[in-house]
Amino acid sequence: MGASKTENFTQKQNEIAALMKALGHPARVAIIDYLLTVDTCICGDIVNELPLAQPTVSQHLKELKNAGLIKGNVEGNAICYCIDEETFAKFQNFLSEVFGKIKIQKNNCC
Amino acid sequence: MGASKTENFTQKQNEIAALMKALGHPARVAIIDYLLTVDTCICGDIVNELPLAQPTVSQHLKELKNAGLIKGNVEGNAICYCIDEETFAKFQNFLSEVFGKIKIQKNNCC
DNA sequence: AATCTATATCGTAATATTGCAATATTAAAA
DNA sequence: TTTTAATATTGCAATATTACGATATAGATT
Repeated sequence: MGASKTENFTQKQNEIAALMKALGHPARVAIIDYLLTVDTCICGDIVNELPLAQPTVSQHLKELKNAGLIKGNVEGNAICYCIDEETFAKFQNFLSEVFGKIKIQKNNCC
Repeated sequence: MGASKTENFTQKQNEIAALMKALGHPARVAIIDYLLTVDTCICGDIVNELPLAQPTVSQHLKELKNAGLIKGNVEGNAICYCIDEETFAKFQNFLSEVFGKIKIQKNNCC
């Protein structure tokens, strides 16, 4: 079909999947990368940092925003993009649960 | 187009994106969840745990396997699926780098 | 007001993903 | 050796994603 059957999974599973999916494209990883390396918000500079056309970058930014991973506030005629630390914290919690379980499992496996 | 322009991003960005993408579907999150809760390998039991038809589950398992997140060894007429701890460790390293940077950035932002 | 700059939206083509029925495969069990 | 059980593969339909040119929008600058 092409559409995920989200209704049959837990909310948590869907939330994790949505965050992972949002980061499941190198351009979006690169955007997060860049926001982290500059160590502050970016106002009007992201398009030049990526090997993609402006509408494509805009689309990727929109997806990151929808997933809650970044925030964008209008700043004059540019837009200031930031990491949304709250969502990342949530993501990190999900992940530490998962990675925690892996350690416990160690050597219990074939 | 529909195809990602992977050649224009770093290997690391592509690797992270591939791992994220593999976990970017609730069914695949559920599979990993299940492998973790049973706390050992699963031999012939995964299909019944998911609200999806057998070929669909098989396909999702294949994707997790391609991403290196799980391993499958033939065990009689069933197949034993396990978490691939090595890949998860790599993934965890990538992520701790990212999350580490976020902490440093804190309060540097608009 | 006209222009520039940054970003978003629309429309659309190419490709990928999701899901499943039907069928194949493979090894154990009868 | 026929049957059963578990899993994979094929083929296909529905939908989603990716990318970008063209165009729109909105605020700053001249």
